[in-house]
Amino acid sequence: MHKKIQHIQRQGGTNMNDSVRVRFAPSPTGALHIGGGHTALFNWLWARHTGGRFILRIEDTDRERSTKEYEETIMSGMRWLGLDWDEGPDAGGDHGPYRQSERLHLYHEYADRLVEEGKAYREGEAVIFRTPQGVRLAFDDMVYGHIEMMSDTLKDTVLLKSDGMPTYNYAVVIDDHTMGISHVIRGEDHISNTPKQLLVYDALGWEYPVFAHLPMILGKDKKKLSKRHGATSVYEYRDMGYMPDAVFNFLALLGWSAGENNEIFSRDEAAELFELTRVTRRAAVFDMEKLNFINQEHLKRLDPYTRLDLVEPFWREMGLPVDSHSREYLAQSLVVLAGRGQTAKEAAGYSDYFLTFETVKGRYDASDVSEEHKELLRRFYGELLAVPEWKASVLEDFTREWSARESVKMKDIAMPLRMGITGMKVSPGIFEVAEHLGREETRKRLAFFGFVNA
RNA sequence: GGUCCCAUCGUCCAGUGGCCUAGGACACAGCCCUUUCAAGGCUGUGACACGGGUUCGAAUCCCGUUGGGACCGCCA
Repeated sequence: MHKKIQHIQRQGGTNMNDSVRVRFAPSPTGALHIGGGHTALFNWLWARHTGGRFILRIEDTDRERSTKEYEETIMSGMRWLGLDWDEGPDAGGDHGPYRQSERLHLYHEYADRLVEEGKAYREGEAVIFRTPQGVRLAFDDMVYGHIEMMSDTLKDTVLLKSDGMPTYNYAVVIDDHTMGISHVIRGEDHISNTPKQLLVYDALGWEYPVFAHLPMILGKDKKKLSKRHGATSVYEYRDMGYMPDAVFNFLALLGWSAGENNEIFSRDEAAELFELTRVTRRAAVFDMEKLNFINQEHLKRLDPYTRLDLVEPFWREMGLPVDSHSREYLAQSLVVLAGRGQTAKEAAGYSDYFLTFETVKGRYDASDVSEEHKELLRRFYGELLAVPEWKASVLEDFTREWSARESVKMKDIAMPLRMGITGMKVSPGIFEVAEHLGREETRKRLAFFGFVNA
């Protein structure tokens, strides 16, 4: 049943084909969801891989729920993900208009024709398609292979609603055909709609486009992704500190693979390697842990200043004094932080002590250090703060020598240093942190806790 | 209920009849480094849903069972 037809496979090869035209056709009734982003992404990949065109079409025929604001939100969501389109409501193109509400004349024109030919009838204000019985409806899906069914279980379907608007299964056919769409790439939930659309293509005497359905994205409970599963709009991921490149990368991995040892890649790399015929058929579970990992990997690969651009908003959100430090200092803070933190937000939370001493005081009070221990610390830190060169390697060497000479455990003098300057029991190498903070700031912080003589 | 689709580690993928005592990644566990891990290095646990065929040989092909899912709107 899943055999892919040979000629389809050839069509799906790597040959550049500028006649490839694909579209993403969201209805502006909500923000861009993960599922929609996934579909848009695969269309984009196919267009970019083949050198074809990616078209954005707004399916705003639901007068009740469609809004211009949602249309804007969807477009900016796509821009955030880096999915640029070649034709669309804002971009123009010679197959417009790109909003269904502006293409009503087409739907009426063809509906009239179907009524005249007796293939549809009017009932009230609506136009209804007369479904022929005993017709074998078949198509070769580039992902799912050959699919067919008899028309007998299908009922007559509404083409034009009483309000004059077309229904989905009708408008999609008119638009895909008149816009010259070569490949219809959409979610698997549309497989059972396809035969109904085939009927319309047949009635109008039109060729079918190539169909390619994509596996669904499920929540952790293996149910269709919905609000119950937490964040579903792509914007929520941005606000949580995820990188668009990472969300893109993660989404591309749901139903496709670029090879066994190639899981972290850029948009361009994905576009180059993408193959529609290699898309998986099985529904995929959205795994936040994997997204976190992929995001962290992309974060690590960024140069410090770009990473700073991502982290900075979160520092501000936390109320930290970003503007009282230089860009160089802030970027270097992230270098010291190394790859720690899976999201920009997490990285921001891990590094607040570079920007202020206030948060440190808020979470540490040195009550875990005995007076006797403080005596020792005062003796040691006094010498440490006097090393000739304030450099991590020098500080570390000095500390090691001192601890060996005085028979003190490194832990006993390094941990209080960590707690005193970061307020955290986990941090990057503490001598690196001290170096970056600077001698005077380090002295100030240690003095606050009574670890050095003021 | 009808129609259609799906079925490899917990999760995402590789695998298209012999290179498979099934490979990679995430997660998990353990070990190492060590001043800490949230950074880095290493190792490990872990799956072909089940039953029949076809074949010298099946995770791969066929049939059935079971289990999931989608669609059956004047929503898209």
